[in-house]
Amino acid sequence: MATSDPVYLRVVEDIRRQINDGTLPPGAPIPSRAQLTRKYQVGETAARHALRVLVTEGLIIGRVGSGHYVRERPILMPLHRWRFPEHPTPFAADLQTQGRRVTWEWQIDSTEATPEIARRLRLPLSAKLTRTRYLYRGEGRPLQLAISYEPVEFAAHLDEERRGVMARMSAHGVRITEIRETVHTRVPRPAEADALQLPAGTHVLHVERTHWAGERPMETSDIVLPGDRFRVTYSMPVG
Amino acid sequence: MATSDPVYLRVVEDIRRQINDGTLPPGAPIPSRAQLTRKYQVGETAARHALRVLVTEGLIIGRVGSGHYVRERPILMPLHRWRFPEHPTPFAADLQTQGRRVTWEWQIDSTEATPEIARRLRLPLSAKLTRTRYLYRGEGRPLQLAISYEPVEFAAHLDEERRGVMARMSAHGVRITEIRETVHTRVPRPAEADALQLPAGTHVLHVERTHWAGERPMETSDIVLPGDRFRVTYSMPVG
DNA sequence: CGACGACCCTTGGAGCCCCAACTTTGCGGC
DNA sequence: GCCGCAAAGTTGGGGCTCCAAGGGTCGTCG
Repeated sequence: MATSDPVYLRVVEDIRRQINDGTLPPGAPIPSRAQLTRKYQVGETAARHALRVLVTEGLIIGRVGSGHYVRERPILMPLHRWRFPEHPTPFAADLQTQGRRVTWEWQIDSTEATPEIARRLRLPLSAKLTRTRYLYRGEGRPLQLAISYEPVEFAAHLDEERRGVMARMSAHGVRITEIRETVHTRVPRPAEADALQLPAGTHVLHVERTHWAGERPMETSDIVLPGDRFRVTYSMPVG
Repeated sequence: MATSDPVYLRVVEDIRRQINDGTLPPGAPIPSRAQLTRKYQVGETAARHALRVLVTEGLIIGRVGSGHYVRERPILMPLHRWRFPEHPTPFAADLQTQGRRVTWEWQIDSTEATPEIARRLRLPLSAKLTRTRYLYRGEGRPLQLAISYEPVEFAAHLDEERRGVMARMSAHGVRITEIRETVHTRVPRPAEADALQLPAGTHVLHVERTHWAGERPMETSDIVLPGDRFRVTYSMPVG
């Protein structure tokens, strides 16, 4: 409102308003740098800066040679947890119940515990682990990355039919009694931005999930989701 | 690695590496624009752009007239949920158990249901609601915003001693049986960035919490936390 | 009628410059 | 020894320009 604040903000706020109130629907082109300078009577630097801010906010996307366009408002897919604790891929399972086809790839290898993973699994640094990397896709687009770590001795049945963590562990006489998850948000690492095809400026949701058997952590995984497309939902019965 | 990618990225990656491996500890000054142009043999535009990217990523902070500094790596405060379902302010409660003093302010007023809130509470748009706005502070700094909505008839005891949602409802014969929470991340709204004193480029965690009595939603709240400082933790016993 | 190339426009990288507002520092005077 | 002020350095807003790479369009040629 104040006419004293930066001119590029005037442009940003005007375009943002138009996107929010639907004047500029998803897919609509944003005026080019040259058009903005004329329309708002600002220099090229200000026009360019305004566009960059909007890209960073995830509201618009720039295509070289073509223009800037209002980004598709992603349907925030609810990822119901807790109702599928026995399923190895609750996210995928739930997405399928919503009529979406979800496919996944995974790679299994062996590794040693990093400081962070050792802390989470309460194991020494030299501990041998089986690492499984998952990439989930829906409608051709990557949806979610996950890396799971568990002691090698439990991963025996993994190749044959990908049974869930809990089923696999119970085959070894280990009963999972609790799942703990921590959700936070951060800037994607370059590899993640690449794998998930994230536009610049978007954040990811990072879910840290650990399966516990009593007081012993048995498996832990890092789940990375595009933060602007996903919600993680928890349901907790009371009393 | 490739010498063909933008020069500003070379600067970004070098500084990012130094921050990550501890060469530049929290609080350490980043070379100024003029120094960067000399050190990396780049133009002012590239140096400036590199700094802006690092600010956007939340790694450094710029102070006008002084310089850029490595941001304090915030201790990601774990916010354990589920263990305090009976407490109206589980976040605050948990922070106190970690030896932090947390204070809060709140304002109560009346409002009508917005489309979003009406949907969540399954009420008509004209429904009268009691809205309570909370601002939590710890060590002087704002920590968390929350806005709670509930039908006016349940808010009776709110003034006297701020009993929790569930206790207040049970005084009216309503038994809460389930809490559902949805976590996602987004860019803060201007008012939120202001209230939470968020630096540019940081995201917030948005927790949508609804208290249910059987199949009826009874109360819903929006909880907004600085995404780079907080984790939300869920613990789920497995049957 | 279809394919291909020329031309225009757009983004994104990069360079250089000016200026206001603010911080830090160091020097001179009391 | 201390205070205050001036000078130097720094960020952030803004302006202008050049250029490479790529998208779009239209007209021409085979």
